[in-house]
Amino acid sequence: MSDAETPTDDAPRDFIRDIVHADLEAGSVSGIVTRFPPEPNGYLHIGHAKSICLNFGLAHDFGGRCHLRFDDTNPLKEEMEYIDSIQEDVRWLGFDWGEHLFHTSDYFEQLYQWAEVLISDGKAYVDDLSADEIREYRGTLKEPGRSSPFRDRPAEENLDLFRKMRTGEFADGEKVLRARIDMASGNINMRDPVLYRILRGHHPRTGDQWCVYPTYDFAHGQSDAIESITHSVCTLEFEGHRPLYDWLIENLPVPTQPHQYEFARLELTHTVLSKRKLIHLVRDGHVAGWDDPRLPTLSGLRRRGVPAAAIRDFAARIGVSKSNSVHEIALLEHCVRENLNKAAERRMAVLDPLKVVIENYPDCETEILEAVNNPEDESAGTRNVPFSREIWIERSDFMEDPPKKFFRLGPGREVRLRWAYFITCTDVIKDPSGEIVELRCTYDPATKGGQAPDGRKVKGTIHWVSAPHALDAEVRLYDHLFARPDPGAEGDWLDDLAPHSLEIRHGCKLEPDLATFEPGRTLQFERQGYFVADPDSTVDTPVFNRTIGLRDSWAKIQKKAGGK
RNA sequence: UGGGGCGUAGCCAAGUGGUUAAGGCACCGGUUUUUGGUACCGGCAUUCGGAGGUUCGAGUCCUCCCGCCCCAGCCA
Repeated sequence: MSDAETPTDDAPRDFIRDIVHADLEAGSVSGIVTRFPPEPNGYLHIGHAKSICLNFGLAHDFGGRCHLRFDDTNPLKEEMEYIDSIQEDVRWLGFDWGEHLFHTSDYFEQLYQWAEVLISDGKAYVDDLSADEIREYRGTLKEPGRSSPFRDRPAEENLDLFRKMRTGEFADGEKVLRARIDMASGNINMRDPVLYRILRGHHPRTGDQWCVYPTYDFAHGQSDAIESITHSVCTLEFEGHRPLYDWLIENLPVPTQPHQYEFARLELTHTVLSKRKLIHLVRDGHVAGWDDPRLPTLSGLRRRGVPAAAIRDFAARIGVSKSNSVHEIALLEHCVRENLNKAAERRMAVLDPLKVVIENYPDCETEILEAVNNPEDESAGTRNVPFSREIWIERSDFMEDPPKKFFRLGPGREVRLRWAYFITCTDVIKDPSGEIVELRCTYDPATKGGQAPDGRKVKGTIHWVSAPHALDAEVRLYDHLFARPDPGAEGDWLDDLAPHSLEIRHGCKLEPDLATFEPGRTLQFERQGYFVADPDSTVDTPVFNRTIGLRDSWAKIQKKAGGK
């Protein structure tokens, strides 16, 4: 057994890996080959990421390979745009298919030939029944189906008809090719499933070369066999198709014998993962596009600032099983915070500015203070932060009549300005309407850097930005797309869209060096959360997206106090 | 009431008949802290959907029952 096959303590363990391990040990396969087979009819989302991590992870863990295969058997739904975005997303997630990029459409000729084999063997026939009639004849869940009057057509006639289907002698939907299996099967998928249909759509890769297209059932397993896939891993809803998958592999002269295994697809709270619903959100303008940072699409998560490594970690933690389960989005958020805590440099940003004038600080003077970039990573170094007489602080960091548990600024109270000085509030200035417009404070020159030589302690540390040096920015505060964990559980799912999933703040005050942050770079705004520079940024106004807020135990305390 | 699956804590999830039912998230306490962040420590299932049975011994085996999910596209 090679190292790659030896499970280690931190290697993920699940029933699929157990099967692979057993297969390798028993010698039923000599190496493993998996595949990720998306249909290019939409953008990839975090549910696909689970499958990608599983398939590529399996290949990696057991020293095999994983193919990227576009399952492009339906020209009516598939587009080049999706083929491109899918490759970009898989790469971004951190996986590499090397030379192994395939398309089911690469196999159309072979698949067609195998269909003829089935016909010659009397195991498939051309049916003239309409779609509606086929449905009627199929029976129901509790009643067996009935045979089509065309079921016993001689092989020669079927072959002739099928060839004519290919050469375009029939209209769309006029005829189909069906497997001849068992119309009385308890498994409806075995009641003579359709193998080929006539479709005159322009295929993104084969153009107008074909007018007959294989169905998923006829294409998938055979494509697996062509590519020597050993473990064809798919989601639970295909479980009932496995007997058909096996039947086709057994009845066709395919080069290898792949096997299908099924696992539960990912479900997440506070969002939707169905392609239909995601398309609806995009097309109806509920979000700004496929890469809207509120969407669970990989492009949306990327723009939101979620690191690929956090998604991989999430996939590893949720495991792989066969029970339908809904994961709390809090676990994903935990993975994001854990990753970013180590990786993101810190900066100060004031999102809801309140002016503070430090009365005993010399006018027109600017000091350069040193701030640590990341206390979790010494190699991130330090930076210079300008300090002056007028600064901005967060409005929520001041209370005129604070409760005793409030550690921030209040009249007569002293706090530490992060990396700067202790200041004490001496006066509160209000406008005629009574709104606080400015604070007057004094600072203690001896506390430079944030330490008092006399050893006196201060309960709170707040962030700030020097007013004359501040950079004005737009900050987009994102929250869960859906207010309830299970959108649509009661009533229309669209009614559960959270009313404030995006709050845009203008005139936020940032440390000056943030002007040059390239889009996609993540950072932490101290005491607030993780943010990422958005591609909408311009030279004049940088734009930052909130990826996720920091844990906020003060908010929890307040909530508890208020809830009494 | 055809066929196929699944039921272990609030949410996931190990467990493959033999000491006190892993682990993570969430939650609740506490320690540390120049982020009310992080880190660290502690707490959190006398019981595995239910009832019987087999066994010296059952979450694991058997029987029955209950609940949930998937399948009646010429979608994948």
